[in-house]
Amino acid sequence: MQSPSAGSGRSLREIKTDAVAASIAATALVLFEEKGFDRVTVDEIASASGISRRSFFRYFATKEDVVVSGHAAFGEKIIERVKARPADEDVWVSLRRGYDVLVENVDRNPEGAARTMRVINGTASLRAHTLEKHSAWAVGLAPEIARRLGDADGRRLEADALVHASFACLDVALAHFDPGGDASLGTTLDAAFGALRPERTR
Amino acid sequence: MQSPSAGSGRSLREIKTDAVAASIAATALVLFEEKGFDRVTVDEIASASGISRRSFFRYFATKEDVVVSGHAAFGEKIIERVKARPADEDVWVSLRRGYDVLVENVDRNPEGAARTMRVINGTASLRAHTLEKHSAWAVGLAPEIARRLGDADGRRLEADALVHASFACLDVALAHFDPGGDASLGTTLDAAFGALRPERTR
DNA sequence: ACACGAATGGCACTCAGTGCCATATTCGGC
DNA sequence: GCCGAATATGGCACTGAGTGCCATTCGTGT
Repeated sequence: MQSPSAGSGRSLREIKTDAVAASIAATALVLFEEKGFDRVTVDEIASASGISRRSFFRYFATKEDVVVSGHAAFGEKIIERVKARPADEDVWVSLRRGYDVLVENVDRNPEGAARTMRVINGTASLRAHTLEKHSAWAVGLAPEIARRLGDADGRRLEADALVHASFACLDVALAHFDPGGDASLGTTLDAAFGALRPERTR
Repeated sequence: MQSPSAGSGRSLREIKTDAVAASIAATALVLFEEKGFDRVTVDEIASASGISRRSFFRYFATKEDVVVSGHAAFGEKIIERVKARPADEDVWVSLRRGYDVLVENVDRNPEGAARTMRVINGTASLRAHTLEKHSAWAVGLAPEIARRLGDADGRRLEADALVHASFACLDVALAHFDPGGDASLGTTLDAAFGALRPERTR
């Protein structure tokens, strides 16, 4: 078979694999919400998903990845968004706009996002994992911000501070955000960024 | 025996226990630097320390705690320092001064701090653990900052953003800090805080 | 029908962490 | 100095995450 239907870049196998992974993740998330992340064993998830324990670890490298792996791609997307902002824009604004990727995603599927956030916020190791991932994204994002600041040597630390602080705002906004309430995540994020607005970011 | 020598609050047993724990930690840290954190098993640490595996877990709840537990008390100390600052001081300055506890500790024992930082920065799970701990400290510190901002409801998110951002500055400063170099951690921290200085923090 | 590669399942293994119990060590009072 | 009680230690067996290896099965193209 070649090009199933006007070939999207992915083969049939990949599509099926992704679908299975999504199904496992959905099953697991329900269990995590019921019993708590670390009172659910991989064996339970596997049998509830109709696969073997060994196969589970072929879809997800770790139990944490079931919850977190869906967010892996966002790092790159945020960087792309920031790079696409006008070169003379205030970097604090550019950073804020980068996170619109996440805001859109949450707005698109509020219940799912809320469920995931509940599980993450209720589990120390998942919170830690998330923070570390954000920190890693920050490292990737910092060079772009340094470039916009002029890239003088003294600006590297400044760029790092701005980027990490912006992720701190994101984490605060995610913690304050009430998925059932009337305020969008975007509004909460605006408030966090506004609270911190640095004196000179150009 | 009562009051060994003008009794400090701790019994002989406690003193010995702390000494043993410190000895285990020192031994373990050397191994971690040689082979990398996750290529050292608890069995190795235990036998290198002359204790049983089971006893190791009586001194440290987890393998990570060998590296991290020494920092546990700093959260409270930072909060104390901030509370001791003048009530009308700019909160951004108060936060910066709170971290002097850590600066003093690093300055007091630069080689040990450097060794610990190398191990932490070289291990993802330890980085994650550290960030989560900082985040937990931030939660404890936020009410004090909110109080200083006036404690109006709208200020809670502002306080959270400021506190988390200040920890972001700390993490950035720790990452940039060169223990062998001429700049003190305090100077690096000043630079990070200066880079971010928010517009209005009173 | 057949062959080939990928997906799956089963098994045994390492390692972190825990509960339980038996033993040794230390501390208190006498 | 002696003894009972608390405490520290070690050994053992267990759970659960994660991995390597191998046999089997499934999907696909010829």
